Amino acid sequence: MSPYDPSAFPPFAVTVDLVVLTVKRDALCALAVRRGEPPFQGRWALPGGFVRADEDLAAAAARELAEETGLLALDPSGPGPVDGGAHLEQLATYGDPRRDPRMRVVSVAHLVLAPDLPAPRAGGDAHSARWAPVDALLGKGGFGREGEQPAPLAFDHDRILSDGVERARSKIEYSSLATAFCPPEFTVGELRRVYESVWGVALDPRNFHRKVTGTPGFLVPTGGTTTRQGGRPAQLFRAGGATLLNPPMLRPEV
Amino acid sequence: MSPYDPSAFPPFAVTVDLVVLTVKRDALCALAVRRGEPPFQGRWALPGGFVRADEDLAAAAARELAEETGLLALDPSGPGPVDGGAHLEQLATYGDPRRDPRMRVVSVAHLVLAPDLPAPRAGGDAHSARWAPVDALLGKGGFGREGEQPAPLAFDHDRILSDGVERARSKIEYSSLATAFCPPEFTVGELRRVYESVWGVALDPRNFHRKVTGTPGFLVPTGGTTTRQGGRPAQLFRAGGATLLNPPMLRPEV
DNA sequence: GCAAAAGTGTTTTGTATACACCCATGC
DNA sequence: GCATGGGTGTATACAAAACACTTTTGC
Repeated sequence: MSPYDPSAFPPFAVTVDLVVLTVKRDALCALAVRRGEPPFQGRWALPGGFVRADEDLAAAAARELAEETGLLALDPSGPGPVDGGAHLEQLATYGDPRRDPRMRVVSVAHLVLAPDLPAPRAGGDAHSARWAPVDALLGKGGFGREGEQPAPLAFDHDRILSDGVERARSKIEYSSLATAFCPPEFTVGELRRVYESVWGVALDPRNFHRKVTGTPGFLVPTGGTTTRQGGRPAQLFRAGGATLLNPPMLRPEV
Repeated sequence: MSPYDPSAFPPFAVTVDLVVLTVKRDALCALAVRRGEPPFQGRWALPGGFVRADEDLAAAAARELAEETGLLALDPSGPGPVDGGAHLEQLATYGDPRRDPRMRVVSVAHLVLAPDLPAPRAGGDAHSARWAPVDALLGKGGFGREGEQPAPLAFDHDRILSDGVERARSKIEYSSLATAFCPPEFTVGELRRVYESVWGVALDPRNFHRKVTGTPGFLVPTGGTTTRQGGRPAQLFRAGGATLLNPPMLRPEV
């Protein structure tokens, strides 16, 4: 069997799907789009699309992200979150032969962490898009009327979303990735509320403050202060160059 | 553009590549096969092959593993390493448009951790296969005569191997995966030498012993003892049900 | 003044480290 | 006996948890 013979291997369609996470009103939210055509017409799904013939996987993910949200993604091989760009990384690949009833599709899922700024923008083939709390999308939290369960996401997107959320939850433990959920300048309290929202726990503000300000290279003060959260003015910080958090932030038992 | 139209999306070849790691003679080794045909003819590469038309990605990886080594892989959605089976998990997906000069190939790399038992067996299209220390394969350690660098692996396999090694090194910190490198029954000292070989560091035998035997569910004593390492007889253990190690094993600074 | 959030100090507790020391075997 | 690895005990250092307390704003 020569690999040059195109009949020697089966052709696949390759797509990218995006788990785009942000923190809105103290809840971890994901971007969902409503499907306008079969299969799963009318159901919510993760944004995504076909990889082009001469396009890298990460480039395809960044293109889809821009089409859906207008967000610019950073070079994923780069040093991490930077002002104005969302963090993008590859998550995992899903290739069950029956995950798409139409044909054999292998989807390379990517994870995006973005600050709260953007409003979803219907672009490309996304008829409508919205931010929804991940607990609601996954049928774990309150959703509309009591006891009511939302319809599962299209395809295997429940699984993909769940994997992406788990990745984000564990990765902020030992990296500075939580800053990707914050605006370019933020306070220690705002960063703490990110951790609390993503993990769904309460953290001690005093110990948290000591921890993040005491880790060299994690936060760099900008000199400014703000009172946008009320109370005493808080110092503003920018994300430092350190990407690894050692020792890690400990996630309390649930 | 309807997804039903096969001309609407570009066709890809999808392969699986395997990073198969084991510990031999106190060195972390990977399975390499010599390529018998162009491109990169005569160069070492990671084992792998095309995913079949109706085959799941993990099933393709397990099939390639069996073809190359005779090893049985466990269901990767299962609870982890079990007697007689190697650990298999998805690593990452590599899809640069120019990674294969012949055509557009997306490769879903998988990571396999296996005990030292098996001898490589040339099967399938692998003309010859061997275990080689990863440092030598990646041109980082001693390799033959002094100053001599090995040829890079074929395609982007240096990068894939490097990612797989990094994944294994970090994952044994917070999981019980290191037991996948051990035979079904092993001593604490043997497990310690696995950590030392994978990380390339020396660990305090006394503290290591306390750590692993004091973590509930990590190791379960079989009742037997052995003197195969010399010295005082050591208790034999089997891997316990616990897959997560909390608090984690700390990797000393290099 | 009062509420709210920021920030500092202190005490306690758990865990890692370093290392002294004993145990049980092969030769 | 002696070398070799297995296993236990203990003092020290360090970091997290818990919480009292002060600071600086808006209203």
